[in-house]
Amino acid sequence: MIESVLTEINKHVSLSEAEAERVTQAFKVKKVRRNQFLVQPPDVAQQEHFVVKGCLVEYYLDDNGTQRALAFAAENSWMTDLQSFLTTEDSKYYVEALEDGEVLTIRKDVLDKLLLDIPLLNIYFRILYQNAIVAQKERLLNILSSKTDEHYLKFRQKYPHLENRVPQYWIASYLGVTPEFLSRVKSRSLR
Amino acid sequence: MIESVLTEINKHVSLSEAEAERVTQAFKVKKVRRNQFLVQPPDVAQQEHFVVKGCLVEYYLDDNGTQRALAFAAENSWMTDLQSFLTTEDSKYYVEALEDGEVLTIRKDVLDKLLLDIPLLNIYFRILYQNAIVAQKERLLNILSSKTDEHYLKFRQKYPHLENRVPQYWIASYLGVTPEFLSRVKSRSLR
DNA sequence: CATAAATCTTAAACTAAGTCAATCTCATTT
DNA sequence: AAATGAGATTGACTTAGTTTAAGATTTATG
Repeated sequence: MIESVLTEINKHVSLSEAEAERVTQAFKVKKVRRNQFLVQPPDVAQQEHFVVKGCLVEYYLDDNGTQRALAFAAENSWMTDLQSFLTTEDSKYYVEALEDGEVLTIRKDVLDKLLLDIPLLNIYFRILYQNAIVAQKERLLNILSSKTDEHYLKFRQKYPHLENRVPQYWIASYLGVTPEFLSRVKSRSLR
Repeated sequence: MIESVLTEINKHVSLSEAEAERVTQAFKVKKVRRNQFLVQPPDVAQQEHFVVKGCLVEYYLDDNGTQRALAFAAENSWMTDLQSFLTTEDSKYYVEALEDGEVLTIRKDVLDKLLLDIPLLNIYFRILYQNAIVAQKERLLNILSSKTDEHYLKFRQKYPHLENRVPQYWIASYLGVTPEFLSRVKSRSLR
């Protein structure tokens, strides 16, 4: 289980034995249960999470108190409220488990030390963040283009597994529409 | 002028004299004119651009051929079609100058070499990208929250300079509404 | 300076999406 | 098996935003 994060890192950079060992020790395993918060505003996000098993959602509450999904993270993805984690400001975004599962956690001070000791990790995270930026831009584009029907179908294509694992209303929230409207979109799109 | 990128980098990491010199040589100065393309699909984005003076917009054309702004970059910001630049895929996003100005450019092969030679730069770019992710998330949140009136006022607060430098229809595009609707929003918001 | 070109505003008719409330489905508990 | 309750669907109605088109105002150019 703890190796999965090494596998992920080694996709982009080649750590030595000693470095891999060092990384392994920096993480702690954490079991999470459905509906459990991993980050809960206004607490500061203490850890970055790497999902080994399960599925997380990042969201915020709008002025009406409605949950609005910003991102999902399934197996082998990272997630936290990055802003809070980096700056130790109060968090604004919830991170919540949608399924029972297991994550690896690392505290900021530990990660900072790791980044100092293992320069290769800066490369890994630079690449990780690069890819995140590209993905977020794609997401923004999809929302701006805002033909919900296409947007929904694109989402299905891109995350076929999530469609079945995540409640419909979370997907609606992620797409930026109401569950009712998504229901209509579905019924006319899927026939 | 070319020092401005060093100033920017030194906000986050401390380069030695030699490293600074090395960085300086890697960039080329480029004068740009209003309406000039810096990236034009489907050409591959050859360079990353650092704005010394002027203002750039990144946008794409939707199915109707309408321009939709993804981001602006004024002084001391970076901009390119990151996906294309990183992967050498065809670019999808235009980068266009909104004003006459001056940018520093760096080619991908040169940047890659620089990142190998100067490990500190990986830290700089990791931090740069971290901040970009945080900013993009904020932007996504604003679009999802979608009370255009507030969204517009927030934009004015955050980029008071841009309001006056950038045509209204680009701002409308950035906010995800038509220029006509923004005009209405303005007239009722600003009184 | 004059005229053209580009940008901004206003308004009416229309459409996509939201709201609210009732009903339906189906998994879980009793 | 009945009862519960969370989630999904459907229908009637409202609202935010688009479209189109016209006029107003600013900016660029011969």
